[in-house]
Amino acid sequence: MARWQPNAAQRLAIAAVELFEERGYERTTVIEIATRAGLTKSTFFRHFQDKREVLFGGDAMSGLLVEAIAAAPAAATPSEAVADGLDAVGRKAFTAASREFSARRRAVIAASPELREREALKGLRLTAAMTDGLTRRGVPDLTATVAAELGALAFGIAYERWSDTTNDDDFGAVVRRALSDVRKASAAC
Amino acid sequence: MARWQPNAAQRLAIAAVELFEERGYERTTVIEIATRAGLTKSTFFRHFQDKREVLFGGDAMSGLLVEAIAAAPAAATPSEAVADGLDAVGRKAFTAASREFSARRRAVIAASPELREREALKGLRLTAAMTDGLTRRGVPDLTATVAAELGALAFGIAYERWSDTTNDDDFGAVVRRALSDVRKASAAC
DNA sequence: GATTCCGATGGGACTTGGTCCCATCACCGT
DNA sequence: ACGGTGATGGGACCAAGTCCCATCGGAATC
Repeated sequence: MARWQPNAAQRLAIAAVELFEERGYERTTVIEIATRAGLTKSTFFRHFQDKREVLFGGDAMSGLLVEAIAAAPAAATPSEAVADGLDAVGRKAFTAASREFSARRRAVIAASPELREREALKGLRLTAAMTDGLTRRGVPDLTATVAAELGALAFGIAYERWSDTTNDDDFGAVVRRALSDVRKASAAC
Repeated sequence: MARWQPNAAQRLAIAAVELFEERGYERTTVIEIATRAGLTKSTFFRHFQDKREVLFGGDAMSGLLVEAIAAAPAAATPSEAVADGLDAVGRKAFTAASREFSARRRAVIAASPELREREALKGLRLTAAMTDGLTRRGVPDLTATVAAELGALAFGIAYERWSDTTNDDDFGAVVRRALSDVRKASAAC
């Protein structure tokens, strides 16, 4: 059969997005996803912890984010370090080639409460990673937490803007603009 | 049997916390929770949408929060309106009598990834409600979003501080202090 | 070229969360 | 005594997720 074809995880993710678009998340079965990818339920759960996780690439971003923030120039403010970190993540994960898939993925997530819940958890992980990176720079705890929270907000805004447009801005440029907008708004509270 | 005893939902919640403390969330079955409360699985799911929800009181807070923020004095800044809203929520939901249960609940949630995920979703709901309330005051979208995000952060900090201490500060006082701390930290980003 | 080893896959049994439908019970008013 | 109403019990059923073992393909080895 289709055994031993490469990129099983990616094939499963694509099949999942297609099926979620067609029938919705809840009306789609793991077995159906696996079948469309030429695989079985067993193999699905070998690649993903659960049904939701097929749309979330694990937590590979967290480590990169921590390192990039910790490694930002010593003179950088917390916000600048966060921007550097998100930029680094963008270079690794949000390339021009993945833009269209990102938009479809976002629409599918928005349509399912269960997937939004998982996305909220990923947001917490992202915030925790940024807080961690900032703390390693010697930033006081509460300041780090707030900077990370604003960074996560900017990231969400940037991801939305970036995946929904077709101009040539790369993710780094978009996220820096979003972070700047967020900081201006925070001064107006 | 135990049919027709009052407060079925509360009995289920108490039984759930006890069992989660004893065996952990994952090693506890819905049937076990229902049995300890003198009820059955059917009744459990009649009171709660799913197993996680037994520790989260629905979304009663959201409506109250929106109204309280929208109804804050016209001269209030976004942050002040958020403080008023959270204060109102505290008066309704976080009384001295519920403090000890809140601390136990918090510990149980912290120990379970699945419960933390649900808590993250509740945080989103909280943020959305605050954003909604602020928007009704005519606050610009992005400013409202940022103020709500900082408010949610302050709420989390306040809930932690409030449920872990035994002094006589009510939730309103704690949350106003937390919000003030958060705003100071945001100026240092 | 046959053998051996290994990682990825298939498949089925099993538990639990969650849904659905209907029977049953207690209380309340008439 | 009677029937109505709302909450409960109970069982069938489906899908998510776990577990274990058989199986297959490819690559290294002889």
